[in-house]
Amino acid sequence: MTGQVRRRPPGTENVHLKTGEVEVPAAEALILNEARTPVFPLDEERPVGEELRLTYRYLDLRRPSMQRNFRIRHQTYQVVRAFFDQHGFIEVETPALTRSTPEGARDYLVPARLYPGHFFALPQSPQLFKQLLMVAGLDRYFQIVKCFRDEDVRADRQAEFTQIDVEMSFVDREDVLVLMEELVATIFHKVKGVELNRPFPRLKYDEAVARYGLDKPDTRFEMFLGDLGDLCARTTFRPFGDALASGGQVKGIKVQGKAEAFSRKKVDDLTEFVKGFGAKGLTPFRMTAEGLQSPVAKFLGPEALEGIVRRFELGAGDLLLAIGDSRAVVAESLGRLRGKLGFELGLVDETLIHPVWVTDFPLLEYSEEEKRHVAVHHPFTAPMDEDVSLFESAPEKMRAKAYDLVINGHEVGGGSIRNHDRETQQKVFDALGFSPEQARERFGFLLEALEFGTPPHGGIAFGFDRLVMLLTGADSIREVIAFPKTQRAQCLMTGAPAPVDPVQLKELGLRLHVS
RNA sequence: GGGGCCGUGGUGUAGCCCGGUUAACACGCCGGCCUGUCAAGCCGGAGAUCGCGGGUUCAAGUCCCGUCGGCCCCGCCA
Repeated sequence: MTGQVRRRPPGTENVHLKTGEVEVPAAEALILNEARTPVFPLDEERPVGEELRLTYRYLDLRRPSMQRNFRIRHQTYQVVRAFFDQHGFIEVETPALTRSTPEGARDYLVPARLYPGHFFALPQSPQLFKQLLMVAGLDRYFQIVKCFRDEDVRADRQAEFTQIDVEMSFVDREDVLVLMEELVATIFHKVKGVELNRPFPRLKYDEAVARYGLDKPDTRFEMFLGDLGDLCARTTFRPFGDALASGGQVKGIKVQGKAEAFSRKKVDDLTEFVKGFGAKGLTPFRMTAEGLQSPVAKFLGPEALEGIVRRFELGAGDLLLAIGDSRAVVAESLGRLRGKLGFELGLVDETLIHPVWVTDFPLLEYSEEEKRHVAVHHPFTAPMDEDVSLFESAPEKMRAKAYDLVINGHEVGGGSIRNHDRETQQKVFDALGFSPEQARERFGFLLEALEFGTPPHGGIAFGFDRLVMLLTGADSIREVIAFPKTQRAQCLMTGAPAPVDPVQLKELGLRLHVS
């Protein structure tokens, strides 16, 4: 359209339109293309089913909130790249077609035409490549990179997702945390105009689990788990007694002022909730004018009850919800309960951004399924120096030089200082139950590289989509990914994945056995 | 692999729990009026057989079973 912009005549202005005070009389108008009526409204007035949105994603993306999300995503890319550039990092691309690694998530595989029966894997992360870049002397590396994990999807997880991947040489944990804190603060400042309190608080893994029940606590509200195991030491209440006798715990959380409001029914509902995380029950203690009341009061005795009142500083009307079980179940179920109650009771101020570093993770944990130790972070993570002596005696007690950045209960980033000497790396592989042959077969190139004067190094990777999710306030990662997949990892728009032509299979030397 | 919620005109919902005449409402769409239109108003209209399959019943959108799909969660995610 061409024409002269002019003021609308008095009385014809439209206050509903941003441009309602002016108009352009058309001197010339040309239709470039015609448009069908959109299959759903694009003006934000109304929610639209996600299935439809994903099928017509190109229309969905026209909507103002989507346009806004992708502007924010774009700004975030720019801020990240500028930050790393200014701090002497260089961006290096690593292969998308690489080797399948035995540890970790399920790989997406790509058949290799020239080597029938052999496969590439899409990277779960550029972990090994970035370490090798440190060996290569590219001391400060970063990359905004796609990663692929063939695991089931969640609201904050997609089969393919984007990481800000970082690695640095000649650093210790402190160097990484301080600089990455600056990165995150810069992102929130420049993209969202939010000043984050620094330094970010730090929590050791053990503390996080003890106080919040989870290793990714939402620290926006105060509500902590407390231990009442010692107070129940002589209880005849079997669930508590059995838990303690077998090395478990009895812990609880105080729910302020809810002794009355949380009815029997409500507690039953919460019990069902914690059962989902392995707890067998949930025991309420209600603080009334007549003292602490509980179905299990008679199994505890007045002394224990008094101890509980004091320990949890229970005032009239307060409720305490307790669970006795294995340490893992107690932590997980109370931690999840804490999160649920925080939201339901309106304790969470959703405008807050509360980052926290979680450090001192265990290096290894025993996998019942695999009957061996597996890496909590990944097999290249360095143990704490003072724990190295535990390799033979108590490997599960070793702590790692690993750290996570948690924001509002989301694990936004994670990293570690790596093993830069071959001996320690070999010991980790040993502890993981790899035979020397297996280690050489799978990671020979890494072990060999470590023989060429590898500098101490470490790094971190941030979930870019999760960060943008926080920056936009979206409640699903799909809102900040242009063409996301469904929960069943399909693309409703293109119909991927789809069968391929038999000719293609033949070229690849593949035959299907679909059941 | 498992648990839960949802699936009704183009869109979003109501109806389903307590089966029963032409499946309701809003927006959108089409036509007309209004000739300063727009995110205004008035009048009229088209459009769903209720995801799919089976069952129960005289009768099912409504009950039961199965199945497909979307979402949330557990498992899984070094």
